[in-house]
Amino acid sequence: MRKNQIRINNERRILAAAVKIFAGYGYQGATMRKIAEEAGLPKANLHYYFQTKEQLYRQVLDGIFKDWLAAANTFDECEEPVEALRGYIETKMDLSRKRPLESRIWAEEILRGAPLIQDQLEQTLAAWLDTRVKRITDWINTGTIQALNPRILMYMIWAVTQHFADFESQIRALNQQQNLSDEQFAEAKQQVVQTILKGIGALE
Amino acid sequence: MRKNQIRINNERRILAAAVKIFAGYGYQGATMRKIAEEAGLPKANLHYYFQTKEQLYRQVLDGIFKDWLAAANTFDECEEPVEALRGYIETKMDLSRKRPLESRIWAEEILRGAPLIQDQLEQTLAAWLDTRVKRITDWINTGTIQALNPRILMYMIWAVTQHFADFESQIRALNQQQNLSDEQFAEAKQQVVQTILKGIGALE
DNA sequence: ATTAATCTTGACCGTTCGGTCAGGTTTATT
DNA sequence: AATAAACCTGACCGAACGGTCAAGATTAAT
Repeated sequence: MRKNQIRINNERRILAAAVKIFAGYGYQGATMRKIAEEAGLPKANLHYYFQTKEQLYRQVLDGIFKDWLAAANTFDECEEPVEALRGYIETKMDLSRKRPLESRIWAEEILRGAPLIQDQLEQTLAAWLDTRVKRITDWINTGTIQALNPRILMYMIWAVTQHFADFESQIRALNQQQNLSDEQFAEAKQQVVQTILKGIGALE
Repeated sequence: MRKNQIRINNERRILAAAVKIFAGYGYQGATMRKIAEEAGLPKANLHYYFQTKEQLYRQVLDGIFKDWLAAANTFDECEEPVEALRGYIETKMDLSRKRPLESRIWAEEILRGAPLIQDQLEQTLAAWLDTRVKRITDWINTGTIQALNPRILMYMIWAVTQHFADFESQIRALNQQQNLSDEQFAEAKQQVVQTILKGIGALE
């Protein structure tokens, strides 16, 4: 058995439980007691691996941000706007579908004014956005897509792709109390891609 | 002075303070003490007008839902899709701009699974959506817009219009730490309308 | 086999939470 | 002027919170 195996294993269990509880109750509504129950460990044990609730929460946010950045790189895989944007939108929607809890934790953090991740937004995310704005500007200059504000386009894409995770309970209430089936979700993904690409003049 | 004037006045003060605090801290993070301070009243006085924190929160949600429904009726003011959707999107974006706190309270409630407003979603909102789906279907059948799933179109509109209020802190971090100016917001509104209308084949 | 390091945990602590209440003050009614 | 109704509030309550700690159990290193 590897060194630190106990630590690695328990940290993973606690983080997984924390994601569930933070997503379900929000940062303030989540309690160390609930997380401990979910993880199947005594509360004091959580404080052995993570000194404070805030530190545990920060590590959850870090993990989410890493996943987000990995998905974001899809944007660069294709030269042409149609394939680059289609790939990016689909990847982001798939991520929302596969990891709705993480999406909701992120959304709540932004909603509360991003008290803990402002630095990451102002630095890493701003830099990421700047380079993509340049690419979109090139597409506009070559006439591949119509003139528009690239930042607003990105905001629209983020809004729509994350909506299906963040507002899942609203969509469920409007869908006969059923979550979207895989088929319904595939249709939504397709329509989102189609509407945005056509909307910016990249199709037809 | 009208009868009940004191009650009317104080209830309004408390509700206004509650909106600020619930929006800034979330339901769990908000405390009756903070709301009382914001309202400039002793905490016990809040419990004289609103028995419990949950009742106060419910009244805040009710007010938000009423505003939302009023704005939603813009959808019916025009026959043609271009003007009906343009008016609806602009009204919703203006509401998000003017009342971002209310938008964030609503978003957080949905994020947490809509524990208190599920009934309203399943009944009032679902009924509202059904009739608008029918209108959009008519537009599709007459060829005024292209074939698509009307519900997904509405989800996209909701996502984008509310995003500018709900994710304000993220947008600010990406805009040199400045909130969008009136000019920038007007540009965003214009581009959102243009992209969606063109994206569904209602323009050109 | 012994020691050192790591891990585990029930019991406990000070603080803050939502909520209550008795008793006083102000306003409205007659 | 007297009475009733409505309003106000400091002091208080039990519960739950995040966090601590000492003492024991387990694992790793020698």
